[in-house]
Amino acid sequence: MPELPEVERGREVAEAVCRGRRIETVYCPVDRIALVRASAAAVRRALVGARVDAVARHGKQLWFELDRRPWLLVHFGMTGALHGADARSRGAARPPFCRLELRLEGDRILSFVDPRRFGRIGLAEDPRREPPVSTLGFDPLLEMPSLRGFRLMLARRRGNVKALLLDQTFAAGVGNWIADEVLYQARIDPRRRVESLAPREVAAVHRRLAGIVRTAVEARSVPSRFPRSWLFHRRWGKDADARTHDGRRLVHATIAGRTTAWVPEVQR
DNA sequence: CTCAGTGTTCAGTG
DNA sequence: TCACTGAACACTGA
Repeated sequence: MPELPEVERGREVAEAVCRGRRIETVYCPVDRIALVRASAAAVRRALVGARVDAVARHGKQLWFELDRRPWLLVHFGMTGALHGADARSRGAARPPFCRLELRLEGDRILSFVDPRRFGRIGLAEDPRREPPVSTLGFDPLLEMPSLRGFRLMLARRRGNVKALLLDQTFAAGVGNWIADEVLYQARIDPRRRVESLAPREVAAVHRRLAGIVRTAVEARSVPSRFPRSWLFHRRWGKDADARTHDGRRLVHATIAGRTTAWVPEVQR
């Protein structure tokens, strides 16, 4: 479920595998233009022989900082993930749906897998200064604005509150489940409009957004480590008698174009 | 067999 | 310009 915490986990994995090492070989089967924006040859040329100095992230965008340009940019889409492996124990076997594989010094392997191919692999000279990264809003883990700054940002926005939370030019990295979790914990009905929120509701959104993202990242994005009280554990599937941990009924509907779960008894 | 889906983007409408 | 909707993308799994 690649939202900010899952991508941050991917960044950690990538750093652990790659940092300070040179890329020796690259496997990149370009069978779809959409998945790999640059040609496979360009990806190979950019990566083979380059040393990975760091792996950075902003929102759901991840990039590899190399000792030369361009750099590698990765987006996980709906089903993307990064896996580390050791060539000595795994041999040449590739995981299913592998779209990019880097073999590095020290027999390290980093694989990008993406069954549904909504992910994106690209090259960029300076990712932070060019789209898509440059168009993103604040990252709630790296640069959560103050409550005052947050209020000013909201004052310039209109429309559905869930749509705002999903807008990557507002808060980068928030996806469907985080948006629902924030609204549940802030006790706000997802059908509300931003301009209707009372100051204390804005403060609740601010606090919960920061808290949920931090907690999920500290849990290394492992759902069983998320607090039991989270809506997260109950929202999957549209079970007609789904209940929260304390027995309140969940409902599902499409809001802002996405499946949305909420608890009418709690969210007003 | 049908259909929803953790994300993004684009075209079209009001 | 902005807000919003629906479709498209590609594939899995319920």
